[in-house]
Amino acid sequence: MTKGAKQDAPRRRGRRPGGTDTRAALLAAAREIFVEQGYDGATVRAIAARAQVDAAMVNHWFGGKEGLFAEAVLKLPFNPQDVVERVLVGDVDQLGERIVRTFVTIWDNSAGGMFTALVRSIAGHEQASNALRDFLIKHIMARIIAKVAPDRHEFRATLVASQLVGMGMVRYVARFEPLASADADTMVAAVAPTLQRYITGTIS
Amino acid sequence: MTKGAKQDAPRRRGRRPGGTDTRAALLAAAREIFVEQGYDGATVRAIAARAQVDAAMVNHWFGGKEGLFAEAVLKLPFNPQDVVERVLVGDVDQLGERIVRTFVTIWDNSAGGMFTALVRSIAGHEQASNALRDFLIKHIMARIIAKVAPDRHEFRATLVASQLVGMGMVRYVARFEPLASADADTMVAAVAPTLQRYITGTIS
DNA sequence: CAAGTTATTCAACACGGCATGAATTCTGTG
DNA sequence: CACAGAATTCATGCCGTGTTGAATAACTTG
Repeated sequence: MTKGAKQDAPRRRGRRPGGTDTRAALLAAAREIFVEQGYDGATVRAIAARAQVDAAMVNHWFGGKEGLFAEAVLKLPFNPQDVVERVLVGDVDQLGERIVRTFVTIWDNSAGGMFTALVRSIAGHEQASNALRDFLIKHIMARIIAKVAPDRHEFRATLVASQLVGMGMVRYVARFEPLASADADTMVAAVAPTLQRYITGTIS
Repeated sequence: MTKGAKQDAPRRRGRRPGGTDTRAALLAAAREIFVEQGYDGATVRAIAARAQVDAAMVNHWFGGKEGLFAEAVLKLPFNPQDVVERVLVGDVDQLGERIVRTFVTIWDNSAGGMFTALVRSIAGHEQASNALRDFLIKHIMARIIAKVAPDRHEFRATLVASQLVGMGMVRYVARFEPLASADADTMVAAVAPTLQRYITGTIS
């Protein structure tokens, strides 16, 4: 007890032996902590600690906190074009369904953190808000809606975005139950008709 | 140029003459800055500066930054019970319509800032997320839905909350156009049917 | 008008943030 | 195997944060 095990031995100085990938470790740790704390709340020290590495490595590998955020959060973990194409395949009447399922699936797995990190960083990081808009509106919704919606494309796109963002907020950021734990099928059944109407239905 | 006009003269020390309401000035400034920056981003010094007052007054009047936040942002600017009663008057088939109009109206006027401040503070302030949930779900939606929804009250409540939160995010926080500038009637026409379905419609 | 209370400012503190540069250890190439 | 370069840690610098206590000025009460 008094001296503790050798678990947190003061790390040796200088280059580490073996092919340790510090850069990747930092990226992983950064994603976790930016998700939990947002840009302002996350400290370089905390990220480095979780990666079991000195804080100075953030500067060495990414040029600073800013660069780490850009690389870990702002960079998309998948190609938007793929999502668009994948969603567009099939009957237009079931577009809402495919969109909900796609987003719930993607966000439930890897990319949900990116959404949370962006929202939690909106206050302190200028680009966060822009990144969210570019991602949802520009890269995804605009392309889908331009092909199938009858009119008022921009308004329809922001309507769809509003329901998607709301779903993300409630499900991943604020975690209101029981929606936060509802399975994909339940979410699709509930939300798909909304999106379908926003895209192809009458909105006035 | 060199010495500047007497505009930012070093304020005199000691109590100010006249019935100046420093407390109110701080509250007003705090609302502005918490809305713009969130809890973490807002600094006591910046708030005091906007109120044209020394930073120490925050401690004097509110016991600290925390107390100021509680008083300026967490305290509701209206009585939830009133909103519930006002919304419930009328045909159940137009509930969605009244809800959208009520929220857009309230938020477009005074309380939109509170929503933005809460969202921007979710990362750094524990209570922010709870406040949002208590406000939307507990105080508002639960009471409405318990009286008119056929089943699955909690799930329906969170669904409604998701669309309202999404609308707030897109309209007030992230400001996606053209939704951000759409007038109340347009929003009602677009969003009311969604809420109506979440409340009384079939969601599975 | 004297004394006490309240409001206000100023200066300073203690803390924690990010970034930097020197010192140290490993890897790779000839 | 020597040596250049890259990776890593440590110590430190500098800045901005919220909070505190003393000093000063105005108001309030007798």
